[in-house]
Amino acid sequence: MTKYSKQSRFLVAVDCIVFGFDGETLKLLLIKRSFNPEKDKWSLMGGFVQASESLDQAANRILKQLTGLEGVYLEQMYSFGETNRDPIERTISVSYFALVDIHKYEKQISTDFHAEWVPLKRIPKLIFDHQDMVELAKKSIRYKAALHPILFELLPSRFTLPQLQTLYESVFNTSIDKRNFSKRVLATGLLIKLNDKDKAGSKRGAYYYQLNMQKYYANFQAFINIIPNPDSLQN
Amino acid sequence: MTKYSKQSRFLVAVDCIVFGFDGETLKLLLIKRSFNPEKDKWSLMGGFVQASESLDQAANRILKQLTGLEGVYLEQMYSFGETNRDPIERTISVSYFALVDIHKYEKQISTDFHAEWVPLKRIPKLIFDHQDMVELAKKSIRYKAALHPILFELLPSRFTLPQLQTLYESVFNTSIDKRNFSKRVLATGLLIKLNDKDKAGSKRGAYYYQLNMQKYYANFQAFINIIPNPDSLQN
DNA sequence: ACAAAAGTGTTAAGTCTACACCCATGA
DNA sequence: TCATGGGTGTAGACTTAACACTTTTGT
Repeated sequence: MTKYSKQSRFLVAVDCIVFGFDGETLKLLLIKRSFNPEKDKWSLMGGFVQASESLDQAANRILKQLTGLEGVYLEQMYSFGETNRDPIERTISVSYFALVDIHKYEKQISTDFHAEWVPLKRIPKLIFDHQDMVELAKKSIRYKAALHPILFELLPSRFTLPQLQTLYESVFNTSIDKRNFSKRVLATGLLIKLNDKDKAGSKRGAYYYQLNMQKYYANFQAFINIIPNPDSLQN
Repeated sequence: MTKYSKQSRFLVAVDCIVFGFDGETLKLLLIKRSFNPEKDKWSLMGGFVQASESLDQAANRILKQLTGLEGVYLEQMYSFGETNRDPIERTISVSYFALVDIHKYEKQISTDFHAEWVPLKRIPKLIFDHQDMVELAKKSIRYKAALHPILFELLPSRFTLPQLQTLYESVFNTSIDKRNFSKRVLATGLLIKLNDKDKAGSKRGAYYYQLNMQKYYANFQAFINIIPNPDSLQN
């Protein structure tokens, strides 16, 4: 058998949009690019796919190399292939979004790497078409989170209902009645109430919950209904 | 500025999963591959991305070249990048799914090209990882069609409610009460009732409807709710 | 006249939304 | 003791699901 000799070959990159939540604000993990072109400009986590690795492997490797993050929720999003998106040489980028517990990585990241958590509302100008990727990622996590319980990936293993509600409210940029919210969330059966409380946010303290991992994995593809009206997903 | 000289470059392909509906059965458009490797085996519509074209352009070009189809609904789905998915040389494939009105193309396709409509339930063994692509495509159109009115792309511009219902029933592999179905569908406001009837399916005849294109485009991203319980999307 | 598919309405069950007060505690 | 955030229940509105009979017309 022969090779496909007449065809063009291209650089293939992976770019990761990494979301984190600090209890108040949704943030993205950005880095100052360490190489040309666009050295020192803000950029998503990205890198080239190597000959020996699959796309998923590349995404995991890049995330680990640039941030130390490992074993986080990572999902392929979309492939960007405009011919001139990288001015140096045509590069096709396969984008991924990641959801991480910001607390696990906050210090590690900013000291070991030139990476920084930036509030979603204050994203600076990014290189290439990374802005488009961010926009699409915002839409994608809303879309997915409206139907599947992915947002738990952004929280520590023990969390309170007020924290969870704040998270949903920031992702969907809306406010939700707390009585209705807790009813809906608890009705999923995904949460286990613990006996101790988080006293950080208030005097009375809020009960900790943790995920029922059995149900979580079993129901991951099931539809949940936490957000009042999914019409808010329109744009 | 320099090139990214040390990086590997890869073949990038586009593969299209093309759905059609003949009024009874959902079908996929497959071709007998005309070149090696796997010449004469069944395959999705695919081809390599050229240096001068974006991914979307490549997908449209390939669809046109292999089938004559043009201007059809085409949406990027997922990128497949296992290192050994093509045994000859590593190729990263960006998959697209397409929805076409089968009647427009039925004859043209089978005479001009070595393409054939195959019922979704009787897909033969396909080359490479094309089986996986088909599985994912089935899931993807279900998922999307549960929320957005994409299935109209599979119908002629004039269609009847019984046709539409059969289509939904085949996509979701379920059966729906026709009274409830027509209420839901008409409640979207997307349909305009015409004055003449299709007498092909019955003696009495069924009224033709057409899409209100204004509303169709305006509501494309809006959520609709035609399928009784979206839990059927689970697997 | 009958077979075959099209068309149409109602009721009961379930779900969703809006809404307000008491509780626990640290300062 | 008071200020702050946490926790809980209900009633009305709305939506969904289940269900059966009449109409049309070609043969």
